[in-house]
Amino acid sequence: MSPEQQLEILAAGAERLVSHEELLHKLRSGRPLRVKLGFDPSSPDLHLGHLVVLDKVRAFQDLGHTAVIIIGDYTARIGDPTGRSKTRQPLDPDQVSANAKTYTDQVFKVLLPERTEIRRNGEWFDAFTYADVLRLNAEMTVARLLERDDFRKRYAEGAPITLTEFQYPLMQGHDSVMVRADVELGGSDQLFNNLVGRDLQRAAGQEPQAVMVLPILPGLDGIQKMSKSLGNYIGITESAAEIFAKTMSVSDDLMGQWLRIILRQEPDPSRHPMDAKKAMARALAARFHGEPAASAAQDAWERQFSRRQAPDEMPEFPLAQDRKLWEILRDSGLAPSGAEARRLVQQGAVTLDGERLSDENAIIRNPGTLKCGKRKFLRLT
RNA sequence: GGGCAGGUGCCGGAGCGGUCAAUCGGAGCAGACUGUAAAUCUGCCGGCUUAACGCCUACAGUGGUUCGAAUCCACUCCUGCCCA
Repeated sequence: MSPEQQLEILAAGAERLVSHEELLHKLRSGRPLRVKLGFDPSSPDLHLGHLVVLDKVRAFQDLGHTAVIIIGDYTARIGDPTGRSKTRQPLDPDQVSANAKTYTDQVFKVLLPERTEIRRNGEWFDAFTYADVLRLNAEMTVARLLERDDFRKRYAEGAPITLTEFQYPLMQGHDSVMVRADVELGGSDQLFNNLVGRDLQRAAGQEPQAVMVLPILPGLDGIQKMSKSLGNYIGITESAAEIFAKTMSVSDDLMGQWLRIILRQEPDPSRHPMDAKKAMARALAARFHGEPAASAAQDAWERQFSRRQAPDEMPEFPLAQDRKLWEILRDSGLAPSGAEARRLVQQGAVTLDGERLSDENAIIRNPGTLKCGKRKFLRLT
């Protein structure tokens, strides 16, 4: 395939590419390009948000190029003291390697193993000295770092920014130098960091990498980006039923964005939104579980929500003597605490075989199907 | 190093000696409506239990004043701004 044709395929769906000319130039060399993608092993499970960029890496692979996956294990061990993400704790080496393993297992659901190189940035940062850090820092200025949108905003708001955070762009950029990346991919929030890689490569006498950023996929809430820590995600290892059901609960507006970003389709305004959503949910479920499983997931969903029937499969809970309703809810996990269980009953969320239960202290003696809220079921045995 | 302003529940942000588990907004949960959509309305929204306005834990930390503190005092830690 001609370099021009390759470029057309590769640039499709990209939010930004720096630059078309440079990438074309690299493609014309005829050699397999080294396509870098970094990831943070503090949360290994992949979700639909990762898919956007992974699909693009795969597109490169399909054209014969090599994926270079960087696992930021060094970074993860240090932790991130960012004021606004205090949740990011340093991980111990065992956790990091366990996460990395999970990640690579999942990544090969999308990528071709024979054209993938997996690297840890600890390979080079473990041996870094303070002098090396200083040399790296000399390549960057504070003014440049403050160009980055979130730094600029936080600085203006008087929010804390640690010097450690300022190191991340440099570290990522150094990764590019070490693996001699030809292209770096990422979400659009990575644009700045990836561009730093170009500067560092240039300083190291390498040809700067091309940078391609892809749209960020909004999460289930439709507002924030899909991320595991926000809990607004659909994991690629989730069951077909879960993928289908979660997709169906997404707003119409968000559906349009997902269609464009993940499936690269334009929403069809003539179609009923629910049908369009079912088609999308089915496509996503089929992607990881195959068409038969996706079809079954749709049937189950329609039975449960359109016809409001109980699902075939649900957790079971053995009845013991003198079990009060609220205790069953708490102990089975349908409610996180006793207080919450009582609240749910008082608000009319709980039914047994279709009959609403209003007394949270009722003793339950007979088996049946307990339903709590819209989607939680329990078979009492 | 000096001066000033701050640190409150998932987030934002009130409270400034009792009636504060803490106003309000957002998020979340539940109910109604529905296409498990959106919008809207209603309720809930720390935990435990003999459910009782009972108990425990909570307003950065530690001590103190007080019958009583998120609220006052001291010290410590953390953040921002200004000066050096």
